[in-house]
Amino acid sequence: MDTNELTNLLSEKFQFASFRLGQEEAIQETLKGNDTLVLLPTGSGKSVCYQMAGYALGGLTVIVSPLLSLMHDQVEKMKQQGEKRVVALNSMLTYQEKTAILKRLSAYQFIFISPEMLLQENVLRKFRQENISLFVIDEAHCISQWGIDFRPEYLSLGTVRSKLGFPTTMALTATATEAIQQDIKTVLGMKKETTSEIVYSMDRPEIELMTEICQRDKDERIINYVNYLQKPGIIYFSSKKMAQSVSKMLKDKTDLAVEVYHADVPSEDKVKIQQQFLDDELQVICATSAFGMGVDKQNIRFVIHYHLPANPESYLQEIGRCARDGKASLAILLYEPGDERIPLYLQADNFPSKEIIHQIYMERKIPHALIENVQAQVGWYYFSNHFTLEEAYDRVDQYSETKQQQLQFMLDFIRTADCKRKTLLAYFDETIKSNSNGCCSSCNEQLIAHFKETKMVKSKATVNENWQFVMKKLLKL
DNA sequence: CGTTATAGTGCTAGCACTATAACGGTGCCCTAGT
Repeated sequence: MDTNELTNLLSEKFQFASFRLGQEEAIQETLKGNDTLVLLPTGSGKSVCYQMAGYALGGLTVIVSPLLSLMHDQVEKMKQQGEKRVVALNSMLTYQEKTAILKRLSAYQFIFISPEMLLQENVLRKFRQENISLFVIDEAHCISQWGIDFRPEYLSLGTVRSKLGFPTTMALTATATEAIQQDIKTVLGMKKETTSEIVYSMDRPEIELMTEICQRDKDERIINYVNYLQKPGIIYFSSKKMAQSVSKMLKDKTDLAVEVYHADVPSEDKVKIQQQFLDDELQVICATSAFGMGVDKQNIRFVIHYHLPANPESYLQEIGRCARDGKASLAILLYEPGDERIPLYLQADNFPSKEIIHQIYMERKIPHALIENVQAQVGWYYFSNHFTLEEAYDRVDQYSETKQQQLQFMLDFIRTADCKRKTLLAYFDETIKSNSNGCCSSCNEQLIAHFKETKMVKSKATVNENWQFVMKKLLKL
C-alpha cells in the first residue's frame, strides 16, 4: 500500500489528515510481513500504528493488553470510531459471552486479550484454528518489567506465538533500553532477519524536569506546589499508605478536588475516580504505580513524585502522562535521603535467595512451605525451564545487580548538576543537546516560575504564609 | 533498612522510657464441557 492509500485509510478510519512521527514506517514494515518493535514516546499514538496495520492487512488482529481497563478503553474508543467488529476477551465477560465469542472468532477484526487468558488451553486452541493477520503486544515493556516475578504468563508469549504459527507481530512500548528491547525480542522469539525496529527518541521536550532534595518538608512543599501549579496533576507514591494520607492532608488543607488511587481502592471507585479525573472533575490524584497505564488525558500539567521511582523506565512512563497536548508541563521529583529504602526492600522481596533456589533444585519441586511464595515461583520458573543451578544463580545475581544500578541511576539523576534530560536520555542510549531554557532544574534554576496557576486559587491563610516563604527560598529572592 | 506504632516496664500509679513488631508496589485468572 502506498503512502496515499494509507493516508486515505487513516482519514477514513480516524479522521486524521496525516501520520505522526514513526507511525507510517511501523505500518509499512508490518505490511511487508516483518515483525516490528515499535518504540515511540509516550502519547505519540501507538494504538494508531497497530489499528491501521490491522485495517490495512485485513483479517484478524489479536492485541495482547496488560490491563482490563486498558482493553475496555481501547474497545470503547474503537467503537466510537465506528468499528463494530471489536471485542475484549477477558474475565469481565460471563461464561456464555466468552464461549459465544470463542465460537466465532472470525466474526471480529480486533480482539483484545490478556496474556493469562490467551494462555488458557481451550482459548489458545480456538485461536490456533484462526488465521491471525497481526499479533500485537501492547505495552511490551511489561514482558521485561512484569514477566519474571509478577505476571509470568508474559514470558510465555513466545510459546504462544510459535503455537499460532508465528503470525506477523508488532510489539509497542514507550520505554525500553537496548537491553530491554533485546529482552522483548528474545522472549517473543522475533528473529533478527525478519524484525524491524522503529525507534524514535523517548524524549518529551515539553516536559520540564525538576528534582529536589527535601529535609522532612515534603508535605509542606506538596501543598504549596499543588496550590501554585497549573492543574490537573498526578502525585506518585511508593506506598499506598502515604498516598492515602497525603491525599487526606490535601483535602483538609487545600480547596482542591483530590482523590487517592491504588491497588486496594475498590474497583468501582477506581473506575469512578479515573473517569472524574478524565472529565476534569478532579484536580489532583494521589496514586501508586497502579494508576496511569493507558490514561490518555491531554491536559495533565504536572507529575510530582513524592517517592523516587525504582528505575528510570518507570520514571519516564509516569512523567510521560503529562503534556500530551504538547503544552509545557512540569515533572517534579522529591527526594529525601533514605527514600531508596522502599524500592530496595521491594526489590529484595520478590526475588528468590540462592537458598530457596538451591532447595527447589534439590527437591525438584517447590517445598510445601513455599507454595504460596512468589520468590519460589521464580525459582520454579528457572527449574522448569531447564536452567542449570549455576544459570539460575547467575540470573538472580544479574537481576539484583540491574535493580541496584537502576536505583543508583535514579539517585545520581537526582543529584547531578548536569542536565537532567541529557542524563535521563543517556540511560536510554540517546544523546541530546541540552536546552538552557525550560529544560530541567539544572539548566534553569527558576524553572517553576513558568508554571504559576493564572487563576487565583483560594487557599487557607497558613498555607499562604508557608508558601511565600518557600517560594522566596525556591526562587532565591 | 529505618521509621513508626504498639506493647511492655518501672517508679515519677500516670507518665517517661525502652523493647519489639510491623511496614514498604504492580493484576490477571478462577464455577461448565468435545
